[in-house]
Amino acid sequence: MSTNENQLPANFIRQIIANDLKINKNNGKVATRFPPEPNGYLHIGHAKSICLNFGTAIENKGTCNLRFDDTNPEKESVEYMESIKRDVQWLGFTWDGLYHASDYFEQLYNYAVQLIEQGQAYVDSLSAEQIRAYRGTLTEPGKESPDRNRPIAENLDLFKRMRAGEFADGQYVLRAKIDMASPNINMRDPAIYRIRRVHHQRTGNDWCIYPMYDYTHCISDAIEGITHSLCTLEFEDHRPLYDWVLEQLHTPCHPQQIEFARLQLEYTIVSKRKLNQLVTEKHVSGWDDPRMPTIAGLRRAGFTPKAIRDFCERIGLTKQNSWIEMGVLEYCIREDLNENALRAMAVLQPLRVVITNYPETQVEQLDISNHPQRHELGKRSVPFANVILIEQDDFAELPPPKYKRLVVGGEVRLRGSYVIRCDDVIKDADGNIIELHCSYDPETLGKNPEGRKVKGVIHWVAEQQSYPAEVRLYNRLFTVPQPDNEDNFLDAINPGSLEVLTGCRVEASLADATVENRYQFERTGYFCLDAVDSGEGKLVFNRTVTLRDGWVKD
RNA sequence: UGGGUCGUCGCCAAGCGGUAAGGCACGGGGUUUUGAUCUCCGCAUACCAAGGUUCGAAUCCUUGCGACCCAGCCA
Repeated sequence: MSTNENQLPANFIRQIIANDLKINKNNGKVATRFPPEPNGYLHIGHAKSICLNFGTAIENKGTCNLRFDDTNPEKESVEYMESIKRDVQWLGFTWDGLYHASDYFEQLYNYAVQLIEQGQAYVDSLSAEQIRAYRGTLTEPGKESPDRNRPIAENLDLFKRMRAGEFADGQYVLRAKIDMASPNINMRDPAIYRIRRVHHQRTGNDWCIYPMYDYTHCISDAIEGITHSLCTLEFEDHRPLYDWVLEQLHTPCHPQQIEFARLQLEYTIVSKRKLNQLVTEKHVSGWDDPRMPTIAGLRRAGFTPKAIRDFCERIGLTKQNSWIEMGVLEYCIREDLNENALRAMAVLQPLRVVITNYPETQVEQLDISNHPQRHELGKRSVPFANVILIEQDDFAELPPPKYKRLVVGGEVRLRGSYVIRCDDVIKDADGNIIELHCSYDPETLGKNPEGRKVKGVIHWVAEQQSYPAEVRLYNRLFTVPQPDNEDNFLDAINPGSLEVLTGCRVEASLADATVENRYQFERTGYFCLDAVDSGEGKLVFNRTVTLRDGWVKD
């Protein structure tokens, strides 16, 4: 990874850090953290945060922790934690420390006791509904709870008994005592502990009270010695609370919270709740469905970590809410795959072609380059015989203007092979084309014919020497750029987001395809072997992205 | 006058008082045994608007306008 700072694009966080370094703030240390809640799979929006946090650490020779914000056990699970670790590593990052907010439950509790002792937190018996009513509105100040001035000793006793499990869920809550009239609603005595008898995936039944985000996050950051706590814009209003907690507690360090705009990608969604709904209601096959914007989905679709990292750098980092066009992501994956994917031929919708002047029993092995520019990637052997398969689209009886492919009486180059001419179209009783009769020019292997130009080049496979495969063509999951803005985002699901092609034939070399390799099926797109449904003798390929199509059809 | 944040090309985004970088997209030319790649060229007299300060303003000031976030015992 490049660490040449002069080459990296400027952004406001890089500027803040550069300035901090200049004045030797934090003794020149940079420590970040990526703090997901393990309540779902990571998605492309998390990738932005991951690249930011780990990237910032790498650029500044600092550290970056992975910390699970596991303070709400109701929605969290070990499966999610495992998937998050897997995805972060797959993206190419290594955490310095692996922590959980739950590691700090005891310290958090002690800090809460300190807050109570300082008269800055109290146990409230108001119900959730009452607290809401007392909170006031955006334009009206709130009212103080009758319990707000409960004596410290009583608060201490009650809080201890909350922990001990003497009260029912929801009976009491611990609140920070700040300002019920604050124009910032987050400062109107926010709840910092609630009673919840839920089994926690790590602490089991040790606790029946759980600390809340605003109280937990800042302290966790401080405990880990985080210098720059990077989070998304919706937490801007929480920063005063973040700072308030650390100031009251006199923590040894006070991290700086900096907010940036979250990623919004057109034609998809990154709301965890909605992603979850797509999975639960089976609109997709799972969290790793290749149409999902999850890291797992992108991986299964054939995206590379490098392309995703590149994408995250290209989209920039600001405080402006913005929508990134899908074209940017597609550009990034094409750039990587064009450079690195092995070329191969696969016929997705076959049309039989009999080469009438080619010996019926002959099979020729043609050596074809694995990459048109990078010859060091070697060649593979592709069998050629008298019956081949071409793409149905590559033949037209009534060609559109500027058509460069096969027409009756016309010639076309078979990629890496001979030039053929179409002599006859064979149809069935209903008039459907069932095969073509062509003749080949033996003088055109590896060289152009004399006296005429053959414009078109099409891909092909030998019928007998090819392998059957299933090919899954994925398209955008939604029909509108901002499905989140629809009344019901499910109505915007693209019914054609998955096309399964079962009669495909792939060239012989693809029988050895691996999940790790990426392939360009020439002229059709980039593909990878499906990691889940491929098996012994069964080839299933996923289309990662199409090739750019510069053919301007009239 | 509830608080907070943000307005620079179709989409991102540099710019930090000295006269509008870059990328994606798009349009056009060239090369090409992938209508791919590669390559060359084009693409904001203008920075939400209106005033003001200044020799000079996207950058500073004022006033508007627009967008987003906040009233979980979620994160």
